[in-house]
Amino acid sequence: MKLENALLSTKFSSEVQKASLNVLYSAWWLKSITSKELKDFDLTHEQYNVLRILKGKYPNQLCVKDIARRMIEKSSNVPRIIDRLEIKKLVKRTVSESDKRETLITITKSGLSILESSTSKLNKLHDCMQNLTEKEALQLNQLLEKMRQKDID
Amino acid sequence: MKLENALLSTKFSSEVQKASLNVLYSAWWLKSITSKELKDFDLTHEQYNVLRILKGKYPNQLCVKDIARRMIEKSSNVPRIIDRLEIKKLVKRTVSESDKRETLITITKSGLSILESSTSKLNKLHDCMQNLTEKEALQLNQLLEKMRQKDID
DNA sequence: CAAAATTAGATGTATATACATACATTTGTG
DNA sequence: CACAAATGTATGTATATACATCTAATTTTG
Repeated sequence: MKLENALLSTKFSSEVQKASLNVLYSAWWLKSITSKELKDFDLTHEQYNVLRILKGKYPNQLCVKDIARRMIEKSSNVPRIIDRLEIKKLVKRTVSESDKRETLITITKSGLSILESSTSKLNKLHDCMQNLTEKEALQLNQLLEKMRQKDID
Repeated sequence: MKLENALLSTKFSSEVQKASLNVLYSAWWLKSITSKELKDFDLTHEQYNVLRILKGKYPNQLCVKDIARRMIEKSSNVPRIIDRLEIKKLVKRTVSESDKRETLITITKSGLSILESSTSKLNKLHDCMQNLTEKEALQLNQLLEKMRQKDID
C-alpha cells in the first residue's frame, strides 16, 4: 500500500520527509503483522526478541546489559521483559559469580521450544510477504544505513 | 551506523531478513532523535503527530476516527492522546451536531504555535541528518512500498 | 417504525517505552 | 586500604500500545 493511502495524506514536503514517515509506517506494519502471529504463542514482539537474542548465544548465558545492547529498540526495559519471561518459565535468572551486580539469563528448554515453533511460523509468514529480491533488500539496507549516517553510537 | 554494530550481531539469514530488522531499528532511531527534540516542548512523538494531523485540516475540525485513520501507528489510542493535549489546552473537544457520537477536535491557537516552533526545530534537525538525496529517498520509498506490497488495507 | 446491528468514542487492563532514581557491587584513586 | 565514582540491575511514574468491553447514537432491516 502506498504511503498516501496508509496515512490519507498527499502533502509531503519532500521525498526525504516522506521517507521518514515511510520508515516509521513500515516498522509499525512489520510489528503488527508479526505480533499477530506471536499472539498464538502468548509472546510479545519484545519478549520474542529477547528469546531470539538468548538463543543466539546459547548455551552461553547473557547478562541483562548484554541483552539490552542487542535489542532493536535500545530503550526497552529488559529487566521487566525478563520478569514476564521468567513467570512463564521461558528463562531463568541467576546472579553472576564473577560480578555479583550482574544477573545472568538462561533460556530454558521450554523457551527454546516455543522460540523454535514461533520462528517457524514467522518464517512462513515471511515467505508469503517476501516481496523483495535479495538485491532489492541489499539496496534497502544500504539506503537505510546511509539515512542513519550520523548515528555515531 | 551499520546494523551489525547497532545490534551486535552478524548472523542474518538473508538480506531480506536483515532488511526487516533494519527497518525496525531505523524507525526506533528516527523516533528517538525526534522525541529528544520534542521534549523541549513537552510533547511526545504521538502528541506531535496528532497536532500535525489537525493542522493539516485547519481551520476544519476532525473527529477522533479521522485522526486515527491518519496516524502512522494505526493502533494508537487517540482519545487518550487527545486527553493529554486537552489538559495542556493545545486542542479542544466538542460534540458533533450532525452526529452526536462523534467528538470533534480543534487545534487551539496555543496548539498551532507550539506546533510551529517544534516543527521548525525538527526541520533544523532534519537538515543536519539529511544524508539522503531526493533521488535516494525516492528509491527508498519505492523499496519500502514494494516490501509492503501485500498490505491490502 | 421498532428492534437489531453497527458505529464512535471512552475506558479498563496488561505490556512496553522513556526517563529518573535507588541500591548493591565493583573499580579507581589518594 | 578507605572512600568516591562508576556500573549493573531493579523499580517507580507517565505515556503509549494492543486489545477488550461498555455506552450512546445512528443506521439497517424486517
